[in-house]
Amino acid sequence: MVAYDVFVADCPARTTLDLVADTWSMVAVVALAAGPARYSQLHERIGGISKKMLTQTLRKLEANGLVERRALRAAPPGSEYRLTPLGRTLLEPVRTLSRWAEEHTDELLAARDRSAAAADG
Amino acid sequence: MVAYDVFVADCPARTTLDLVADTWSMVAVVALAAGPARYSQLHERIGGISKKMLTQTLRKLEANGLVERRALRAAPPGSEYRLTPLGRTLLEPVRTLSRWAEEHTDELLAARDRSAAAADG
DNA sequence: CCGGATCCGACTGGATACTG
DNA sequence: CAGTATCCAGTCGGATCCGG
Repeated sequence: MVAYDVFVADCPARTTLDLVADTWSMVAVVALAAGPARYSQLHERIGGISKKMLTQTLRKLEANGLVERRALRAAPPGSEYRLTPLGRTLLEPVRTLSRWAEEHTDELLAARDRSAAAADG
Repeated sequence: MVAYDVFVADCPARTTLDLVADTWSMVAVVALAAGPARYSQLHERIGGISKKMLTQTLRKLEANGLVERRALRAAPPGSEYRLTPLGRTLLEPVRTLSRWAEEHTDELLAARDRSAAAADG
C-alpha cells in the first residue's frame, strides 16, 4: 500500500499535471490573476515568452477551460483573455508553489553554486 | 502596484519555477516522498519515463539540493536516491497541486471534450 | 545485472517574416 | 493588434552500448 499514486502514469494527478507542468502555463495563469488582459499585454508582462508559445499556452489553457478568450470590437480592436472560475481555482496551488520558490531561493542558489563549484573543481 | 511579480523574468519565483516546471521533476519528487529508492525502482514507479530523462531529472534535482544520491556497495550494488530536507519542503506545494488536479479532473476533462467537439464540428 | 552515457531520429521552442 | 508560417537550433526520448 503506497501513500501516493502520482507516479502511476494514467492517474488524474499525472494527467492534469501535464497541463500545468510546463514552462509557461503557470506563469500565464499568474499573469492573468490580476484581471483580464490583452494578448500584447500578456506578451509584455511575461518576460521572455515568444509569441508562438504565448499563443500555444493560451490555446491549451483555453482548451482545458482555464482561460476564456473574447474578441474586442471596440477601438483598439483585439483579443482579451481572462481566467475562468475554474482557472481561478488554480491560483491557490500556484501561489503555494510561488511562495515556496521565494522562501527557498537562497538555499537553491547555494546548492546550485556548490554543484557548479564541484563540477569545476 | 501589482499583486504578483511572477511574470517578471528574473524574479525568484520564475527562476525557481523553471526547476520544477517540467514533465518529470514533480513526479520524481513525489515518487521519492515515501522514502529512499533505487534508480530502477524509480524507473518502474514513474510510468512512462525513459532512463535518460530519469537520470537527467535526478541530476537536476541533485544539483539544486533537492535530492541526494548515494552509492550502494552491498549486493545488489547500485544507487539510492532520497529527498533532502529542502526537497521535502517541496512536498507541500506539490501536494497542493496534486490535490487540485484530483479535485478538478472532471471539469478539466469536460472542458477538453467540449473543445474537441467544437474542433470537430 | 544495475546504472548510466552516447547516438541519432523526432519533436519542441525561438526569431523572424508575413497575413487578416 | 493578433496571430500564423517558416526555418533553425536545442531538447526529448528510445535503442543501444559501456562500466562496475
